[in-house]
Amino acid sequence: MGRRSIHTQEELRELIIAATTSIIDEVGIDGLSAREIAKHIGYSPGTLYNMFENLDDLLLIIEARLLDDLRQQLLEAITNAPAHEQLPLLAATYFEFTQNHPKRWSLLIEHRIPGDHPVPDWYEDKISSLLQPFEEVLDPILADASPEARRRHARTIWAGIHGLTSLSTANKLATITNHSGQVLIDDLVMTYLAGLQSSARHSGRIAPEKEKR
Amino acid sequence: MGRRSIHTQEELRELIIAATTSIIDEVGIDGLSAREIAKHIGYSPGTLYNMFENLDDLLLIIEARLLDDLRQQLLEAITNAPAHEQLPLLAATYFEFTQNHPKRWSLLIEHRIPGDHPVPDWYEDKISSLLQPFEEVLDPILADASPEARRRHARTIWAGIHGLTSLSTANKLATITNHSGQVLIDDLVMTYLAGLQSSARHSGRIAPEKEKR
DNA sequence: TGAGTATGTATCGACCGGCGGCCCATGCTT
DNA sequence: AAGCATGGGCCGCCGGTCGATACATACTCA
Repeated sequence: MGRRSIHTQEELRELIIAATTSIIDEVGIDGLSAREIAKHIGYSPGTLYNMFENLDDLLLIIEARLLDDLRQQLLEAITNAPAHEQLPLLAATYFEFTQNHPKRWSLLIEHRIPGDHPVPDWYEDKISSLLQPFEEVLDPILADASPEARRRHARTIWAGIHGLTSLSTANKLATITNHSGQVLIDDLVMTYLAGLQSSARHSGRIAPEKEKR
Repeated sequence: MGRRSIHTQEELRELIIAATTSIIDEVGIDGLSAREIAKHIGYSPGTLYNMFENLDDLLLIIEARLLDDLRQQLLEAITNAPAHEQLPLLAATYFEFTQNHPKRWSLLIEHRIPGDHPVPDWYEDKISSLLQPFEEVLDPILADASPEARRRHARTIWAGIHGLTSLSTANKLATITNHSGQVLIDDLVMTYLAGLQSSARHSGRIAPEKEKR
């Protein structure tokens, strides 16, 4: 068969990404295969490998877009919100987002690249940039803490929220949290915040070093 | 081929479980296949299916044993420990355990049963029983809180710790926390505890209902 | 009691459909 | 005419199935 030129490379690429995303959203990653994607878009399996190195590469791109979307929604959620509500808003938005795309979120959690190390840098950058909203929101609360402490607290609360949302979408562990994910998220955020403020109060300010333990 | 009777059914079962566990620990779940297991124990692939319904069934059993081991270590960690150190000890033990068995822990997180629901009850019970040490340890701190609040706080802190450890073993998200998992765990536990105590202090006791938000 | 036979079953391994990934002859488009 | 996007067959795997096999055992009978 020869060239079709019905779609440009870029169109074809987007077609593949869209088809793959919809398959994942509908039947989950177990129903996904190169043949299935190809069938959806009316091309042959081989064509996929002209556009993407392999399926992992394709999935990584889908995950990256999901991360972009999430980051966007996090940023939108806190614009024009009162400072003291921003962290709970972030948490709620994070949780809601994962609940809205459970299969794709599970993909993000469960998809592992074969071989042990080679997650591309741009992917890690996207993960890191999820932290940014949390750092921004914590900044006023931790105004006098050391930069290192601020980074640490942002990571902690982010990871905690992330953990709760992951447990909630992974149906294997869900009995623990399924009915009450949002409640637990609130609990985590509020109690952690209270802890931060309590530390600040006790030491006059948050001590730049070793303010805990 | 006929019966060998070199191993009893029970021995064979344990042989399979041991071989599978060692394959996972060494090369991870990607290197695992029925043929590979069979080769390790000197039997044919078909034999596996006399002992286990399928690979998922086998993996679930391995996960269950991992959960049992973890629970055991958690309980040991807090016996004879001063009350105020118990929660940090639990957290540290949890984290250390997952770091000691990273591939098997990843299996636990990432392994999904095909089809959406059918995680067996005994499996969910094992998950639930992980919560028990956390509830025990929180009890003295939350002596005057409602049972519902105590359950909630235990779940929250457990899920947070779980989330942090999972992020740390999943190499895809690791850049965030890899160098400092233990530090973040400490931060989470200490700050959350401070938050709980602060709530208790402010309201005289922890309010039985709606003590937050 | 011991040899010979019948029975049951543990085990094997070929087989099935499907997978990811590869590759290059084909034939359309320019 | 020529270059290249594309199709689709191919390879070596996979998980899982199942009928054939051959061994351990139970039984029979001398």
